[in-house]
Amino acid sequence: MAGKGAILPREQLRQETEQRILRAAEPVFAEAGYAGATMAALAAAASLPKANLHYYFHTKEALYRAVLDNILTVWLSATDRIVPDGDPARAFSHYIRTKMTLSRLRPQASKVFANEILRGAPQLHSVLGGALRSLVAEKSRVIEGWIAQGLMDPVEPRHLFFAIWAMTQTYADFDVQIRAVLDVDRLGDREFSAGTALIERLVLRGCGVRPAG
Amino acid sequence: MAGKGAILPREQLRQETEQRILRAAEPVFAEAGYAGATMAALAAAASLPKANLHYYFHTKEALYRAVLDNILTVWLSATDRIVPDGDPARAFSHYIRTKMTLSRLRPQASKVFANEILRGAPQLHSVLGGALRSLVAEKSRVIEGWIAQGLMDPVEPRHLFFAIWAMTQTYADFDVQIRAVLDVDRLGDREFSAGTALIERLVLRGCGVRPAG
DNA sequence: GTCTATAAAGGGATAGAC
DNA sequence: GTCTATCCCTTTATAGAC
Repeated sequence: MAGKGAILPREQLRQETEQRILRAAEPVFAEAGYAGATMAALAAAASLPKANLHYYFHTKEALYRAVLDNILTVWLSATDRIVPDGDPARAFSHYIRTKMTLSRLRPQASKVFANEILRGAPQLHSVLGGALRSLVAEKSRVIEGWIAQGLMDPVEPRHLFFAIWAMTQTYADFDVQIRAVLDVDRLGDREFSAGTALIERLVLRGCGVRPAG
Repeated sequence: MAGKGAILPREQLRQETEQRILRAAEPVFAEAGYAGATMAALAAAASLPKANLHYYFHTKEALYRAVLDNILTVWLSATDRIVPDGDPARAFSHYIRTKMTLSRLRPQASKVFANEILRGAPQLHSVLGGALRSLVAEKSRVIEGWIAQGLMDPVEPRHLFFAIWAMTQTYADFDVQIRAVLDVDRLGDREFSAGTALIERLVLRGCGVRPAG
């Protein structure tokens, strides 16, 4: 395509086009699911002929995998502040806010992930039983440390993660339902503030989290 | 089909076959989503030739609608105990347990529902903005009454519903993820007890629910 | 009501010119 | 690297015998 501005090395052009396809594919997979997303729709979203998608990603499954991998990196890094010497109240608060921000800024990414898990995680099975399980195990030990120090009530850390994931991601995955019940066209500041406040309250008071001494 | 036992009136036979198809269709739609579920797979699940499905439900969409309607009835009736003169602690406790039991006994139903909402609720849009919104509005007034009576802390009732729905349904919708993290083959008594206990704790302590005087 | 065979449309993937 | 035309398989839906 002429008039693109600076002349790019082939490799860089390839990566740019790949990224453009991946960004365009996310909402398509999010709204239609894997089976419902057609190569024609994916191509239209990226403003390319179908054949070009097959040139960059040999199969539909390969393209889908690439979209998922793109999302996973962001998803797994959200627990950063849950560390042994941290303050539990601040750590949970930060984690909940980070997850809510992700739901707000990248709802399509959350939906793609939700679709994958709903189908039984055919592509992510090994990640769930590998990297994710390890990450949760590590963070659970941190929480158990806080419990042992009397900084919070005794709770099952892993089920606490399930609860936090569910409560925060529902604002992305089930946004249609939330909008319908609240009778608003889109979820804005007001809705996300109210949701975040409630989730923080449930977690902090529910677990009896006390500020670190 | 001969040897079916008692001779049934035509109408009754029709309803029996319809019910058999609906029951068989639920897990297929749950595991594959709407687009991924093929009439061939749905027919095989009901042990019928494809053509018979079209005889009972003219189109795939009509069959899907029937499956959804079947589920909705059960789903909407779960808030029964949230009534003005009830005890908040018992009411929330009962609601959470009912929802967890649904997740345990009818995980496929929950997944079909989740898939529908994820796609933007093309079939259920009017239900969400109609019956569901009304139900939640009514139950929210009950909760606001409890707050006014000082039976619990002030919280946004509708966001509380979103949180409870999310936390309980995740044990059905995202079971693969939960099983992977917990490293178990299936979710049994142990897992559902731990999950229920945590959710009850988060809601009851999180909202400062006090037993009615 | 049940079933086999088939029509009609849509979907993933490729060939081959540019 | 890009694009048009096309192959071939799958899918929904129907026709018509039993």
